[in-house]
Order: sequence, then structure tokens, then C-alpha cells
Amino acid sequence: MKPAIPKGTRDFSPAEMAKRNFIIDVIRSVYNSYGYRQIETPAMENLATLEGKYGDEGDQLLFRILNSGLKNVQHSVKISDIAEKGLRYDLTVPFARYVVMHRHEIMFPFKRFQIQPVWRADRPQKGRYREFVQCDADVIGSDSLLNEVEMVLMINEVFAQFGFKIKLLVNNRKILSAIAEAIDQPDKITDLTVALDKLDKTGTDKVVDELTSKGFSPGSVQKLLPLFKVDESLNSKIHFLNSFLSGSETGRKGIEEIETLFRTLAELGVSSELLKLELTLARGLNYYTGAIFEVKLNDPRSAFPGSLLGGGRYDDLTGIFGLPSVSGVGISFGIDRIYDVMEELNLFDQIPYTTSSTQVLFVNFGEKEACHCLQLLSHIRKKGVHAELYPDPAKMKKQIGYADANRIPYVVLIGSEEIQSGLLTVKTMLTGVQEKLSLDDFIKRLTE
RNA sequence: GUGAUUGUAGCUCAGGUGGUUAGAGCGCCAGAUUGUGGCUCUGGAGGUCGCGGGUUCGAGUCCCGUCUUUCACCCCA
Repeated sequence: MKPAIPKGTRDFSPAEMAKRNFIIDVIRSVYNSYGYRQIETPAMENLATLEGKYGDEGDQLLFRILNSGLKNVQHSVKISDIAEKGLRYDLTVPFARYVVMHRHEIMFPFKRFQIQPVWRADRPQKGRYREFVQCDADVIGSDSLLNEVEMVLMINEVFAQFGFKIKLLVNNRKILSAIAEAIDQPDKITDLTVALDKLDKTGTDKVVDELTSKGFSPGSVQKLLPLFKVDESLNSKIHFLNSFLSGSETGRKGIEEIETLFRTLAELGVSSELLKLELTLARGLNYYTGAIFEVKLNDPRSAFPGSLLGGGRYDDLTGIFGLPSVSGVGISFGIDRIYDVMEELNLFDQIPYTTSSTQVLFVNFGEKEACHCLQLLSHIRKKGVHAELYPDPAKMKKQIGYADANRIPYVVLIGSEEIQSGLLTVKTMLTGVQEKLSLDDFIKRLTE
């Protein structure tokens, strides 16, 4: 049979892994430095845990796992009768489940991070995969807006290390639901936000069309129009919202949250170039209730479409699992998209990463010589040098070619002559220069 | 889920209107160099033309189906 992998999945070669690990290491070290602690959860969850958390669209995109032991399946069976598990769709919902299950051993507020693959049964396309890795950080059990502030700081710290420019879009679900109230369509928040989200892409006419087709009355659409004409500046947006949402308690709270967040960040010197209040930012996931975040590429060298990060506050995700009124905020980096952007902009060239960490290759001249090398190897590894012995007594051309192909900087040759003299013949691959060194002198050179 | 698009050697790609034995570059292997990589030269291996069916005397080429690739919509990291 012909080898193949499922649609939308990928293999990663050593060179690709080195680059992926570079990205992950940056994120992990920032998470660590802010006090987040790592957990993992299973690839699969019970469908009951997953379903209904991501909207109708999200439910469609869940990978469901067929129950084991099934023999024949009739056409008329219900999915719930043949599948009770599914691959996780994100890391936030499994985390909420984790928090509820482990509530007695958790000290709140709980700051955790998690770096694992997730799966979505989407049609693959640019920047979209069926299996991809998310890097999440969440704080659960704290209402403080300082957590939102911290999320933004981490976002900036991480992206500052990648070599491309981004824009961090911020909005607040409370404001969005207050807008829905203000135009007398409080029950249509989802339709409203989905339509609003397309404003910058398709323009006001298309948004109006979509709202009308979704059953918004002409009167409510009329009421919405001023929103499209607000000035870009933060102050004029806030000013507009204050009057537009004056009658709404949630609207007032949302504006207050936004103001606090932006004020604190300004005091911390977070550039307003990076940060933008985007009133049309919606985000499809159902569970967000407060701040919402999204990072887009903002670099003249590329027009990469998708978002590189998403996140927000969810006030009651644990409620469904039986632990009400515990609020959390979180963010999620999409490393596959960050990788694509860095690859497109050739940014990996300027960044230190290695495909192989081997510093020395010992050439294999035969059983006796190899055995001698093994003893030297264990000594030199204890000194912290990364070294390997070629496994077969192959031709020199082959063995040195192996060092060349793997960019191993030094080759050590130990034949009968070297065993007798006790000196190593060391070849520096870059220059081709060859010299006789004692083991200690060689180690000294490598560890200096 | 809707609409397009792609598939020929390990990789990148050629193969007018169907017609002998399907090509190139790069890579790979071997030799020139029996203890020496990159550069050069010489030689060699490697292809069910994505898969299945159809039209035809004859299909890499035309038709249908299917899978895959890429892209847009939807939605999202």
C-alpha cells in the first residue's frame, strides 16, 4: 500500500521541528516567567464535554471517535449511539473540565499553561490545518482586570521575539451585547457579532444585507448605522459608546473594563500602535463574556490572513460542569500560523536554531576501534559535549559525508595509530584542517 | 458543508490537436580518490504517469467517478 497521512495533517522533519521548537520555547519561557504552570489533558474527551461549547459551527467541526466494538452500523443510527468520544477542539474547554474535576487540589487563582495539538474537521487551506498546536495560558478563579493586563503583556513579550509586526485587537463582549440591546435585538447577539466581524472585509453595505437577511428589522439596522461611522481614535470610540449604550448596565460595565485595561496598559508603556479597540471584533466562540483578544499580522511584507492568537474572558465556563461563578481569562497562540508567517518572511534565517545538536562525530573503523571510541564518548558526554559514533564501519567518504550532511562541526578519527599514540585526529569540517590533539585539549576547545 | 484547483522519478517540473521504449535539472548510489565531506568528471539505479472505471486499434494526453493538493466562502489558531 501507498503511505499517506490524513487530509490536513502534516509530518515535521528535523529542520521543521527545530523551528517549531524555537517558537514554542519563546512562548513557554514567557509563560514560565509570569508564573504559569504546565498541565496536559487527553487528546480525546467525552463528547458531552465538547458539544455545545463552540456554537453550531463548532459542533460540526468536532472529530468524533467511533465506539470500539462496533460491527455494523445502520444508516439510520444516531451519532450519539455510535460515538461518545471526540478529539479536543481547543484547550480551554478541557481546561475548564480539568479545573472542575481537580477543584479540591487546585489553589485559586490557578494560572496554567498548556501546549498540545487540537483537531478541527475543517477544510484545510492557507494557515488552516485539521491538526494544529495551541499554546494556551489561562488564569481561573480571579475577576481582576490585572489578568487581562497580564495577557496583553505576555502577548507583546512573545511577539517582540519573532521579528514581525502585529496588531492586537481588543473588544468586550459586554459592549457587543449592549449594542444588541441598544438596537432592540438582544437575543440576536451571535448573528450581530458574526455580521459585524466582516465590516472591515466586506464594507457596511454587505453587513447591512446580512443583518437584514438574518431578520433584523429595518429600524434596528438604522439604529446601528452610527457605529460604522465612529472615528478611529480610542477617545472618540469611548465617547460614542457612552452615549450609544447609555441606557445599559452591561454596556456601562463593558466600557469601564475597556477603559481600565487601556489606561493601565498605557501607564505600563504598551504602545498604542500595537493595541487597538476594535468594536467589530466578535470571535465566534460562544463562551466569552468580557474582554476578547485577537492578534493579526500587521507587516507590509506579508498579507497573511488568519489570526495568530485568540483569547478572552469567560465568566462561567466551569458552570456547565458543576462549578458555577468561577471566572477565567486566557489566550491561545497558534504556532502553526506563526511558523507560516516566519517562513514566508525568511525570519528563521536570522534566528539561532539547530537541526542537530551533535558537536562531534567519531568515525567507526571497526569493532575494536569503535569499542575504544565508546569509552571516550561516555567520558566526553559527561563533560557536556554532544557526541555520537557512526554505527557501521562504513567507508570514510560515507561517514564524513554524514557529518557534512548533518552539519556536525568536528570529526574525530581513531584508528590503530591513534589508539597507540593516545592522541585524537580531529578534523574541523568548516576549514578541513586536521590536527592531533589530546582528549583533554579537545574537550577544552569544545567547552570553552 | 458550497465553489474552484492540483496530481508525471526522492524533489522541482517538461511532455502541441491521443500514436513506438515517458524526459530534464537537482538529489541518490558507485567509481576516479583501498584513512577523509563540500567542488569537478565518468557511470548507474530509480516511474502501477494519484486510484478506479469508460471511449478508442491505441490514453500521461479525452470522459466519468474517487482520493489528494492548493485557494475562496463559512468559520477559526
